[in-house]
Amino acid sequence: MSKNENRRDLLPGTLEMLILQTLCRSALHGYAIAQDIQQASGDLLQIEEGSLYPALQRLLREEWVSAEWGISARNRRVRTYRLTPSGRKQLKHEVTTFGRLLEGIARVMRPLES
Amino acid sequence: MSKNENRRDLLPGTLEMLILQTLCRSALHGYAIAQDIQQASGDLLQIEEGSLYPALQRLLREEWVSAEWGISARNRRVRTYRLTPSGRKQLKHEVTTFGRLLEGIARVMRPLES
DNA sequence: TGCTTTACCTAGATTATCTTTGCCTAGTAT
DNA sequence: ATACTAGGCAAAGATAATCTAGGTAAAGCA
Repeated sequence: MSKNENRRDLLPGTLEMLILQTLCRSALHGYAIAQDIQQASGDLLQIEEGSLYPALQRLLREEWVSAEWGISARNRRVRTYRLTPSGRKQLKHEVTTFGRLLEGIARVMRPLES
Repeated sequence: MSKNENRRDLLPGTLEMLILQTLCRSALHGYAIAQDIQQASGDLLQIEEGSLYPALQRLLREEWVSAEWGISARNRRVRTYRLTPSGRKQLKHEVTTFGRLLEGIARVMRPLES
C-alpha cells in the first residue's frame, strides 16, 4: 500500500530561480514553464502545479514577472509570463546566493580536500 | 532601519545531510555541530539553534543518530550525538538524492552547453 | 554581584512545497 | 451526441522545514 515513499521533486528554495531562469530564455505560459523545466533537467526535476502557480503569484507580486492573457498555439486560453528588468536583476541575485550556499555545502561535504 | 534583508543561512532541505555528514567525522554535542558546520563552510552557512535542535530530534526519532549525556571539555553538561549504522546509510542516500537534484538544477541553469 | 559564554530546549510564526480538488475548453474517439 | 483525454488555470488544506524569540542553567571572570 505504501506508494511513493521518499521521492523529491525539487530542492526547496530553488523553484523561483528555476522559473526566472526559464523565463529568461523566453516568455512562456505556466503549464509550459513546468514542462520546460522538467525537460531541461532531463526529468530530474518535476514541478507540481500546486507549487508552480503559487510561485508565479509570488513572482507577480514582487513584479519580477509580468503576465498577460492570450491564446496558445494549441488554441487554448493561456496566461503568458514574462521576465521584467527587475526580475532579471533578481535572477542574478538568486544565482549568486545559491552559488554561495552551494559552495558552503560543498566545503562541509568534502572537508578532506586541501 | 532595515537590517538583514535577504540573507539566507542555508538551503532548505539540506540541514539533515549536513548534520549527518558532520557526525560522520566524529561524535559531537549539538552546539558544537552548529559551530563545526559554520567553520567547515567557511562561514558561508550558519545553523540557528531553533533549526538545529528540532532537526536533531527528527534524526533521533528516525534512529539515524543516538545521543548520550556527558560533560564537555569546558566542564559543561552536554548531549553528545553519534551517527548510527542506519544513519550512515541514510547519509549516503541523502547525498545521492541531493546530487541528483543538483544535477537537474545545473541542467536548467546552463542549458546552452552541449 | 553581575556579565558573558557555553549549552540545552520549546513555542509559534513564517514560508515553501505537495496533495487534492475544481473548473473550463478543444480535440478526438465512440 | 457523448465521453474521454490533454491542456490549461487556480485555490484550499496539509505537511514540513526553518527562523524568531524566548526560557533555563551552570561556569568563569571582573
